[in-house]
Amino acid sequence: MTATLRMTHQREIILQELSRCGTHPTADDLYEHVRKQLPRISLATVYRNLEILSEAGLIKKLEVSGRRKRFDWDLAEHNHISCMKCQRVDNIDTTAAQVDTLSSGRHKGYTLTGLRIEFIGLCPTCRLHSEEHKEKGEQTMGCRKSTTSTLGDQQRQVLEALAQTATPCGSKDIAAATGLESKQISCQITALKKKGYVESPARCRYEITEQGKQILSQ
Amino acid sequence: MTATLRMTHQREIILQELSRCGTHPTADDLYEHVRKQLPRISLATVYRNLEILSEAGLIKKLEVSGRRKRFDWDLAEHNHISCMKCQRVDNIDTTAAQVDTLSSGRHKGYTLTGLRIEFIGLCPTCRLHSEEHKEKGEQTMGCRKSTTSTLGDQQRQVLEALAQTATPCGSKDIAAATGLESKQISCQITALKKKGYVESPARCRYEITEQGKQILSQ
DNA sequence: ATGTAATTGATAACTATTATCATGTCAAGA
DNA sequence: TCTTGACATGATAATAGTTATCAATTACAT
Ligand SMILES: [Mn+2]
Ligand SMILES: [Mn+2]
Ligand SMILES: [Zn+2]
Ligand SMILES: [Zn+2]
Repeated sequence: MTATLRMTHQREIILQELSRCGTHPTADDLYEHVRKQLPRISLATVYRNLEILSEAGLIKKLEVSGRRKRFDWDLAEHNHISCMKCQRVDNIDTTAAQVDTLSSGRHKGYTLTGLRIEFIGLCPTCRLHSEEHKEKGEQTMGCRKSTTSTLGDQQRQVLEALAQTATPCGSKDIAAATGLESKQISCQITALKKKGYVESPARCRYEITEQGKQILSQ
Repeated sequence: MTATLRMTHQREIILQELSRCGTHPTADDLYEHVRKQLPRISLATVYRNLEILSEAGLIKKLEVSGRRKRFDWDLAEHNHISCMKCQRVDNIDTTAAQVDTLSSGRHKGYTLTGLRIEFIGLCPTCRLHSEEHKEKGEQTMGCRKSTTSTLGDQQRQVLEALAQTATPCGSKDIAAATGLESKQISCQITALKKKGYVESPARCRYEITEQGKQILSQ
């Protein structure tokens, strides 16, 4: 534990660059900028100081999702939005009222010390750039799916197909009925069996259970 | 890109263990459980399958803050709370209404595709365990500080001390006035100078600026 | 101006994750 | 049931991001 923090030239430049850039750079981003002024600085020094400075409360360390740490010059309390494509991070305003609505719930006996709200999206730049990549129908991102159910999209499709036919059918039939490219079907069925929504009366034959019909009708 | 997913024994056990454990394990956690049933399984297989299964929509990959990926058997849309001490992750319920309040704001031109709400706290177990560690006054965690201001806590203290005295003072005086253990003070002062709230009329002497007084009175 | 504890740069080490590849296995059709 | 080739596995190397180590240097209170 160090007793006194010294304001070294390196620290000064790091702070300067962080305040200048206006973004939420990673240690590496910052290193690239800082070394223009201090060509002999070590990446370790940048990491070390970002850590120390954030512990001292001079800057803030963001624990946004993703593998890399990011840092913020702005000490005010705020939340962030990040681009799922280019990873850039921007500030968002969340009103006290919004935060209060959230904080008022039950929280499994936890003592709350913080709340992180993080929007995911496509930044304007990336949106334009990706007009050509429209084939990727679905992007599994974050915790949110467009449909609401405890079944996955494909699971629901498979189950619906099974509900249609009276007689137990094979995975090829299901592929035809669902239009799912024969891919993953056996996998989905295994999951559905595990959940008790599907049974296999004979090898490679499947049918929906009562429980399965029930979940479909929700 | 693979055409058919096969339900291998390894996959089956991985799914089984994930559904059983009821937590939000990391690949490594899961590996430890799975290898009790499949002692020869490779960690790479666990990683590989968690990735594949989540892409197939059989399980969900959580991109909660922190460096390690976690996985969730529950496909329903929900958010999480995690313990700042032991890192365990639990589910929380957030109502549609709460989520809507958040989503209705401006978002810097981003196209929204997801929203992550993450509470941070101390789980009941860790709370009990840490009755003895009360010296660490402050835990810089997440994005939230208890005080609201664009100044850090210590910065405000230093600035307040400077506002008190008419004559420029040295860092030792400030240490005495604030009770801050002489630590970090020069660092805080440098930051305050950079922000324009403090000036140095002479070497090692500091005084508050007009701008500094202004920010204090907010 | 001086002594010394804090800091630096270079680099090794570490953690989490992904890629590679030779070998093994599953499942659909004959 | 047997065959066959795409798919999956285990072992291990490689990678990305970050942290630790340590001898040499430097800031700063006095
Ligand atoms: Mn920010
Ligand atoms: Mn969950
Ligand atoms: Zn973008
Ligand atoms: Zn805990």
